Amino acid sequence: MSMQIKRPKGTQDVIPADIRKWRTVERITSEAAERFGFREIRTPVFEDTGLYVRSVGDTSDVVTKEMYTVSSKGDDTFTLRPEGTAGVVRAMLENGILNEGLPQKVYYIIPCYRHEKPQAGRLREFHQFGVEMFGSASPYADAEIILLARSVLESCGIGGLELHINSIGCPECRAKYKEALKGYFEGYKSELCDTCLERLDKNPMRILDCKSPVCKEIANGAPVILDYLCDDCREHFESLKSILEDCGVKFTVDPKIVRGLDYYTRTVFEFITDCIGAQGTVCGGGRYDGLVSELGGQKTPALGFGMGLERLILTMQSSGAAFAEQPVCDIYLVPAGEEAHRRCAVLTDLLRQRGIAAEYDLMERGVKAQMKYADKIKAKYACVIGSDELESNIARVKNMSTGEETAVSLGCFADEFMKIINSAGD
RNA sequence: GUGGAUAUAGCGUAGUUGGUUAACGCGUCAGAUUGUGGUUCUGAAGAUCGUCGGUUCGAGUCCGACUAUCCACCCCA
Repeated sequence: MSMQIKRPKGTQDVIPADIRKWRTVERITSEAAERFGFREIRTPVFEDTGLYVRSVGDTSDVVTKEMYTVSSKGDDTFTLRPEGTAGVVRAMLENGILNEGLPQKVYYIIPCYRHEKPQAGRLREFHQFGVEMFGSASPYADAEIILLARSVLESCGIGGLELHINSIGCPECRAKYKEALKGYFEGYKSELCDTCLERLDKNPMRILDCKSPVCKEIANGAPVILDYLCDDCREHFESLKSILEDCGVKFTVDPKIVRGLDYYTRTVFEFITDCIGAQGTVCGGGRYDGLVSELGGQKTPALGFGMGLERLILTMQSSGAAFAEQPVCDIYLVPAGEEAHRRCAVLTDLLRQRGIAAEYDLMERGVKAQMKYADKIKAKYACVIGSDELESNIARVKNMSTGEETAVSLGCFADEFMKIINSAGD
């Protein structure tokens, strides 16, 4: 016997027993998005590596150490998508969709791949529900996607998540802020942790959300981005906050949230839960006004969010959310004997052609065992067909929950069975 | 990449200070008078105790290495 091959680290099988959870979140997210006027878009699982380097940022962790990159024939290298935004922006440009009138609003449900060490709520293959909106610079657009995220979370029965928002400004005010920040942290060079020392040059903003107690303490006294925003950025942020308040959205302004994807500008936000472990960000997103032009399009304001479906499901489970039941078998045919078996094959097929979920024995089991099986799969009705029934051309359909039996002619089985279902009210 | 924990049948667990055929629950399968489920009862199948090596007369039980999984750091969804 050879060694069993196991699934790759950080991946999950969605087995039949779990599929309803996925169907539920897929339905809730797509319905909410469509209610908000977003249309679905599907893009390739792999893209030219350069797309991610240019969009996510060549110093970001995602690009520098988490991408699955393969070389194809020739010099091309492709990368399994680590996030959804870049591919969507590329597709919007490549298909000229931004010329069809603005705003353009799209959503997607996709697998993403990052080579990280797995832990609770963090996988190498994970799934995101994401939305992107193009063309609006208005704070109403920021509010709309936050409201969409909230709507999804509420529909999932987990409306109480904490919403943290921040503005990281435009490139102009962020540059000034970074200088101020650098100046501040230079004074604490001897105390910062090693990783933060590295960050000091490349991306000082990342020091703000360092978890090391010392860095945290130092960061508490650091200059705050909100004090460095230019007039436009500040006004944008103030407007967003008042729109959210008008809509009854509770939020916390958290100057420490800094997103790890380089393309963000102005508004950034996260929905956070504390009941699924350390990886509590269920939804994260923001504005990326510079990305479309960075990828070769006309300067177009844009924004969006990603929502981790595995984390969403974990959160729903921890809050005891109910998932819709799986479809059941309408009728299970129980053949007794070879000839009956052949007849059941035909009858089952006829029933199915009428849209009825019908099954019959495939295991060559006895009548009793078949009845047990019918019960196990929660068949609504069962019907034994043997030599007596074949001879009289009449079988008795049994309601499995009431035990009530109804005579049905084998000649027009599907018709008569449908009458039984209809009169039962379901 | 760095730490910590865990590793016994399909799943969940027990296994005492190392001592004969590794236990229990759930699940699966089969029976409880010949063609009718859910409850109950009986029985059966199913584990080279993660892998390799070491200590020992003897190891699921002790030691080491490896592997895998989980959790945390990092990062993010």
